[in-house]
Amino acid sequence: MTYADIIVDISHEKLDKSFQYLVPEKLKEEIQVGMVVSIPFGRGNHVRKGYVVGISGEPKVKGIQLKSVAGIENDQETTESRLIALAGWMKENYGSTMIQALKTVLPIQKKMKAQEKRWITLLISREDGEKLLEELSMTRFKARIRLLEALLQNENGKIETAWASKELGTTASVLRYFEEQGIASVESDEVYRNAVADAENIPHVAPAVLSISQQMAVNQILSEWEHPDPRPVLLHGVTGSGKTEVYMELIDKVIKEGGQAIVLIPEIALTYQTVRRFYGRFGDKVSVINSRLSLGERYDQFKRAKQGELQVMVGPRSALFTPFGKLRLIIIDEEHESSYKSENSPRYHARETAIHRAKLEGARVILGSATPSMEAYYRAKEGEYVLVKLEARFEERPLPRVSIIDMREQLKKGNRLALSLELREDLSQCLKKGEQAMLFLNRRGYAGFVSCRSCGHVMKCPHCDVSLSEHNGRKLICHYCGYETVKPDKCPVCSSPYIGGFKAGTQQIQQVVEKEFPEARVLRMDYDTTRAKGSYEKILSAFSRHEADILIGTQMIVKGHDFPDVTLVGILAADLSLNADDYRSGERTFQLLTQAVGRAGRGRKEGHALIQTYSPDHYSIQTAAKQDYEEFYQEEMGYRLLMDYPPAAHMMAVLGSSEDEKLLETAMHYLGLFTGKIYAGKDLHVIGPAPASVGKVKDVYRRVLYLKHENYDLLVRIKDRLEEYIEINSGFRKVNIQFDFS
DNA sequence: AGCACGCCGACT
DNA sequence: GTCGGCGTGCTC
Repeated sequence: MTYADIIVDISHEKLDKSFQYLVPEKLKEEIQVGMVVSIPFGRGNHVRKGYVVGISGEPKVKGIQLKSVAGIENDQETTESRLIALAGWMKENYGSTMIQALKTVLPIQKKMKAQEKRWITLLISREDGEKLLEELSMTRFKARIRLLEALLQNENGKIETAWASKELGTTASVLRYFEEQGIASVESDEVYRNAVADAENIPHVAPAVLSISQQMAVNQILSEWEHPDPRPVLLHGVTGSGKTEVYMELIDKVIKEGGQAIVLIPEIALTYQTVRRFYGRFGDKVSVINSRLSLGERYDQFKRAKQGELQVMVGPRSALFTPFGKLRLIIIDEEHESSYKSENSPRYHARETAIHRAKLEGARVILGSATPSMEAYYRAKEGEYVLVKLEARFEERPLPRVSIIDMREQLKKGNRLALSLELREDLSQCLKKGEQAMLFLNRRGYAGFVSCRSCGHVMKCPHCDVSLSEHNGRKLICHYCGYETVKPDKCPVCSSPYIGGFKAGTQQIQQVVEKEFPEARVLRMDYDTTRAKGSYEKILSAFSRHEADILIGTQMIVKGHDFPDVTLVGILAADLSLNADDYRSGERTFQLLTQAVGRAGRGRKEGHALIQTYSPDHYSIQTAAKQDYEEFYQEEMGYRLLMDYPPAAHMMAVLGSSEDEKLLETAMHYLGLFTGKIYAGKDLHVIGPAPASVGKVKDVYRRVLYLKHENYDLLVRIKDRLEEYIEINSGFRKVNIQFDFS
């Protein structure tokens, strides 16, 4: 007998498991994983759509009369079915439900038309409207009168079409009349616009002549592609080395072969510029998806892709699931960016998932970065990926001069401000010359570490070698293993009383700068000032037009835009990211500092960067100042090997959350115990459970258990066992458990 | 999501 | 005594 595991529909989360059906004799040969089938379901045996996620010869449930598959909805192996197979892989490897995996992979199309709101907007002035209403009131056109009255009564002169047709009986002919006469317009939601913004104004750009190093990189990649099973390529190119040109050359090749390409970019921040470049080169073969598109638009882009209208899709993480039929290339730009890791279940990483999708569909993968992630560089060194270097900087511009400022000295000099004396001096020079400066405050991952302002000592966990985080001002806690200690009132190394939390915000910096340089024009860019739509672009373009002299901001300012007049970059608190309570803090710091330093001197004038820190000897800071990736990698890898952190080993986080703190605590405790029962080998490190970095969000408590082992598959097997354990134990009913692999 | 079962209030 | 409210739980 043949049995099929089937997921019923995917729009309802509650049907969050697969159901087994009998496969009738006549469908036995035909049925495959990934197919869409029709099945009778529920008491009424309503026929519904289902996705085949597995086929087996054994019934998995006893004592239940199985129903039979009614028929196959689409029979050929389609783009959709390959994506469903990818979802199956994601479910297995990242630990999520099949529904969640399918939902991330397949565009949901349900009732798209109904969800799209359309608005009727009054175009004429209110007086003209009143006049027209008077004229109309003499006529027999009652529906037009009702609509016009409603529009005039509404203070914005704007009503929804759905409401109008229901309440006023407005018909299409009435709307047509209003549009023809120019009385009102009918438009979809304000978010609705062309996927490629401003497309008609993007001029066509002929392919640039590649530099020698670019051409060499292209050749190296093409020679790897000669192999029957090409490996992923890691393109390591310094900022400004022209990686995009290399991408475009390769995409061009792929398009000419009749293939399709996906280009992943980190976040919306860069989308506009990048899309313009791709659109300029390849025209309307290119489309984009991003979070600003409406659901309907997003679906439209995917539909166009599926129909073969598009050749290139540019977008963030989710663009990876573009339903291309002849996918031949996936490019992941700025591969090291954390936005490639999903925060929701399945917590997949775009890099690994892209490589798997490429394997399923016969495509190649290119990972590009100026500061590759430890994982990618490690795999390249191991020969799993091909390492291609792109050395030369565009027009041979020199790297900026970098100084490291030891902030411990500032205290001795009597300076307690967040700006060092050196930085203030350089700022005033810079302003005098009429050049621009950027001040960068790195708050990423900041969770409140405690350090000594006199000697720079940072309180760290003795077991995990990550920074301890301050809790309620009294105790220090490790977010990996749960180690706790009392917050000291003097430095354990130098006995200085100046030990405490690190306090610095963009607003305070702005106040200091404005007080110090009253004549300078200052712009601030952080979460607060960019909340409004479009403000992000507005601030950056104002700064690039030199409408301000100093730009103060968080990590947002180190990306995107080129500012040719910027000659000074000040990194105010390199330590904020360096001492984050995370084993990746050194890597993040190196990446951010390298990027920030690279902002200085992008134009003709020489650039200068200042890094303020309490840990001037730390390798992340030293190597970033030298812009020496290789040296950084060696140092960081030493730490990862010593502590068994990825990529030296694999790590699985078991994330638990619940509104009931006590229940969560016991549940996580038992998970830890059970893990020991599943695998007793000494080589498995079980750490915690400890309160999560963000211990409590909206009254939901969070705890984490970490497992470290060299073998990834072993962790996946442990995950499967834990899932079973959670499923049978009623104690977990009010506890949410997620898995996170790294 | 559907659909049935089920346990309380106002009706012929 | 019955009709029907929608709360809860199951669907291979």
